[in-house]
This record gives sequence, structure tokens and C-alpha cells, in this order.
Amino acid sequence: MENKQYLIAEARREQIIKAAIEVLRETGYVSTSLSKIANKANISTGLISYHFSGKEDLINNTLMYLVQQEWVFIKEKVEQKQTPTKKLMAFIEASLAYQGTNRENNIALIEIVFNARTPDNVPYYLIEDDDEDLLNDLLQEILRKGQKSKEFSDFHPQVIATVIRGAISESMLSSQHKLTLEEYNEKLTKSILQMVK
Amino acid sequence: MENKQYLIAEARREQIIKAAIEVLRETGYVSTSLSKIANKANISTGLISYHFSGKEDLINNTLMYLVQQEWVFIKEKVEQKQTPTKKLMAFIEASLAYQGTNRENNIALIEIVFNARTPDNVPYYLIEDDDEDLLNDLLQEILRKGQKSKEFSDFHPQVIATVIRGAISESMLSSQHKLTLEEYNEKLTKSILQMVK
DNA sequence: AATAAATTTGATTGGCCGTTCAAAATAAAA
DNA sequence: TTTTATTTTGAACGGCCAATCAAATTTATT
Repeated sequence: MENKQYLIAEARREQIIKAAIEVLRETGYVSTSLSKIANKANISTGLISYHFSGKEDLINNTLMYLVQQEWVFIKEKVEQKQTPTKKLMAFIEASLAYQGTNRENNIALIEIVFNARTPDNVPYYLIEDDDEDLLNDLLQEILRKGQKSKEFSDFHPQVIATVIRGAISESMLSSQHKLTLEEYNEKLTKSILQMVK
Repeated sequence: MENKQYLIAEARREQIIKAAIEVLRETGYVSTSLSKIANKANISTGLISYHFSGKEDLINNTLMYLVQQEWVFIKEKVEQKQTPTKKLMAFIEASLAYQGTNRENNIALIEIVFNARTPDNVPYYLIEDDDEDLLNDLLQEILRKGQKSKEFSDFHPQVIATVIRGAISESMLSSQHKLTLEEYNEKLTKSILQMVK
């Protein structure tokens, strides 16, 4: 026991969030309880209630943490490229890469999005967060600029954005193709470009 | 109270399944309990346990019922068309139409797929049911035949199938585009054809 | 009509849940 | 050091859950 036994609040909050992510992946949302999270983090249950106003608050903070992680990773990769075509390719590659290397985070995110509901009982997966979906905005901006520069053909940007993001999400779930991440990325990118060019 | 008070077993089972679908949509998987389902169906909780071996059994039967409903609907529409291109268009249109007109069923299906886990704790959404995913098989067959007849270009059928199904799933969730079902179907089909031709 | 089989009820049981809170431990401030 | 603020514990509470089962009701058979 050489660790500092008490961490300041912010570090403790992050520790709890990380424990929540682990438990979400291991047992699923339905079986995720505060006592399991507390156990995973080696703290008492009461401490979670001290740092978060309740289970819902903890879940929401965990979701924000997960969304932020993915956003930062993908945004950075996209910004390194200059042309819309290259940015689009970077977007796809980075999305697949993030899902490949942060599988635990992605599963936790799925568990939350498809389970949590607002106080008035609306599932998170049906919420239209027009202003909060940063990845969607980024992708749409790439598509629009590509159309302006004539690299891309004339299509409805939101529809194509939906197709691309659907393809990325689906590929995380269905591993029915027996391809490596690189092979899959190459084939997916080729088809998407065929569609937008 | 003019209904027959007692139904035979098969009818009772279906009644319970339909009540389960309603409760799943209204309250979400997490809050779905046998007593709520019993209440919705105006029967006692014990009766559910009499007709199903447990909650898990009921959920699995509900899932099979939902998958079957969608499968029959789409399969029929596809079989009415002759060429791979027309079959593909019918597949997309029927998938979107089913989701549009059976929203309650689709939400219940999502709630189950993203929550239920096998006894050894594998989420349903990660199971690779190679032999059980009839819709995937149907779509792949269409794509392969289209390649044989030279209507479609040379691509990896499973990858494209994943893209198409992802686009369809995603479109149910993200209604960020403000298009009608018909408009969306038209634009989506156009883009998909651009990709496979 | 009498008996057997199938169906339905509803109360009960034991278990896990999220939250609360007084008391203890630690850290910070004076 | 003394005092105050922050952090942590762990037990206790009320609530809902899935499952069980004996008793009651209805249907089928003889």
C-alpha cells in the first residue's frame, strides 16, 4: 500500500469513471451496479455517491468522457490532412483505428447509448443532438468542402454522412468478413470514394 | 369482459410476447419487468412463468418473433423483383419501409439486441451468427448474382453488405436529415447504386 | 356427472439495488 | 497545535425484482 490513500476529487472522479467503463464492458449495462463499480475501484459504494449525485450522473459523465476521447483522436488525424478527399480518408481510417484499439471504450459507449434514457424516458440513441454531435458536424463539413472544390459529386451531405457513419458503426459489430483492419479499411475507403466522387 | 377469459397456450404466448414488445418500447430493457409485462397483458405474473421458463426465455422468444416479422416482410418484397439491381433496390426500400411502419417493433428489437447477453456473458450484438442472419445472406446473394451478371462491379460482397445494412440501421436512429421516407430512400438508393455499379 | 388435465392467481421468498447518513479518517488552514 | 474542511467508510433502509408454489378456476375427457 504505497499509493496515496486519498486522491483529490478530480482524480477520484476519473478513477471511478474508468472503473465504470470496465464494469460496463465486463457485465453490460443491465448488470452494472454501483457496488460492482466500487468493488472494481477498491472503494466503498458511498464514495461514488459523494463524488456523483447519483448513478445517472455517473453514467452521463462516463458517456461524456468516452465521446471526448474518440473525438480528440479522430479530429487530430483529420486535421493533419489538407484536401477533402484526404480528410475523408483520414476520418474513416481514424474511426476504424479507434474502434480497433479502444474496444473496451467502444463497448462501454454502446452499452450506455443503447440503455440510458432521459428523465422523460427518451432513449439516448433516439436523441437528435443537432449541436452536440461533433463527429457528424466534422464529417459533413468535409463533404461540403469537397463538393465546393468539385472533388466530390452532387449529393445530400447528411444522407452520405449517415451512410458513412453507419458503415463504420456496423463494421465494429459485424466481423463476418474475415479481413484485417487494414484490409477492411482499404476496401471500405475505396467503396466510399466510389460513392462520393 | 366479453373476451374469452382463457386462451389456449399458443395464443397466450403470443399475447405475452406482444405485451413485452410494448413494454420494451415504452420503458426500455432496463426497466422492463415481468410484472410490468403482466400488467400490460392484464394477467398475473405467475402466468408468464407458466408459459415461459423464465425472463430470458421470454426475451429470446420475443427476439425470434421480431426477427421473423422483418424477415418475412423484406423477403417477400425482394422475391417480387427479377434482376439483381431491382432486388437490391427492393431490399433497401423494404428495409426502410419496415422500419418506418413498424417503429415499435424495431425499437423493441434494438432494446433486446443491445442488452441481452448469453449465459457466458457475450452481448447479442457481438454474436456472429453466420448461419442465422438470414437478411445478411439474402443481401449477399443479391450482390453476388449482380456481379456474375456484370450488373455490379468487382467488390468484396461482405464489406458492401455491411455498408448497406449499416446505412439502413443508422438511418433509423439518425433523423438529422429532414427528409421524408421516400426522399431518403431515393437518395440512399442512388448513392448505393453509384457504389456498386 | 364425475374425474383428470390444463391454466391462472396472488402471496411469499430471498436477493440485489441506489441512496442515505452518522461516524471515522485524513488533509488543509489557522 | 488546534481547528476546520474534505474525504471515506460501512451499515441500514425501503423498494423492486424473478421465481416459486399451493390453491382456485376453467377446460377436456371419460
